[in-house]
Amino acid sequence: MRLATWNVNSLGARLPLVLEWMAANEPDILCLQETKLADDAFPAATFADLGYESVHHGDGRWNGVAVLSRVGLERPSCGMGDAYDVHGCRLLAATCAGIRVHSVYVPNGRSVGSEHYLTKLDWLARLREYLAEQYDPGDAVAMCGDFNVAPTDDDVWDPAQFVGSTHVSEPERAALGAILDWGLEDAFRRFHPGGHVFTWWDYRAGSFHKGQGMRIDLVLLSKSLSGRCRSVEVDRDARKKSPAGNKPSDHTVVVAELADA
DNA sequence: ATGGTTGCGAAGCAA
Repeated sequence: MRLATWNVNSLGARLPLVLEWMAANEPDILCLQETKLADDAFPAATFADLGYESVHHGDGRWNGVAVLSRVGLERPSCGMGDAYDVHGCRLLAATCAGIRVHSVYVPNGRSVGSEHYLTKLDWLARLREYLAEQYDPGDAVAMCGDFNVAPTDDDVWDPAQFVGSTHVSEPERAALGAILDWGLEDAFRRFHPGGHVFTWWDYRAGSFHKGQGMRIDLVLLSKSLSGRCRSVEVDRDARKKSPAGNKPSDHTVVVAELADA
């Protein structure tokens, strides 16, 4: 079972690359973020032709999340069931092969102390509540997406460059930690304890080729799933211009392999 | 060198 997550920075712009990647990598479940599409523009029929059921939650301009699955897709659910969803289309859940899969797009926060930063902290706190309301830690829960938080200093290329910035602040890391403390594991970490593997690089200043990135795209697994997890890898190649010439997102794909239940 | 790039949408904002 191959479970992948990718912030595509506009599915409208990225669809050729997404299709190219899917054909080469055959994910069973694929979570997308930042589709920037309205629901009626989401190319569900294109994915259906490839054997994927899909569900999308988007407003057409910003944000937008999707779940694609070729192993079943049941009980789709948008948002957190309350007013927090009006902050954007940032959470979408579906049950795929017995796994409650979530595509997550945490607010960016812009700058520490800003109104947007406080909204980000609130959103993360609400996500912690949502987990406790909806699930038991013994359930098979996967939270996949762009968390816009680098869990540790080993997840940024140079901590000195991030002093005072978002994505690394103590309150953001504490809010993510509270989500993990509910009963989720940052599955990547167990396989790559040394860190310095990144999922996002700024488009500007040659950041990708200089290795100047952050790991902010995460696969969080509850205990029953982390026990089945055999690998988590970052597909760095998907951050390059593709063989077919398609331009990349500023994020790349994270792929987890799960053994059968 | 206080820069740089992309997407959306048609100027400037968000990331």
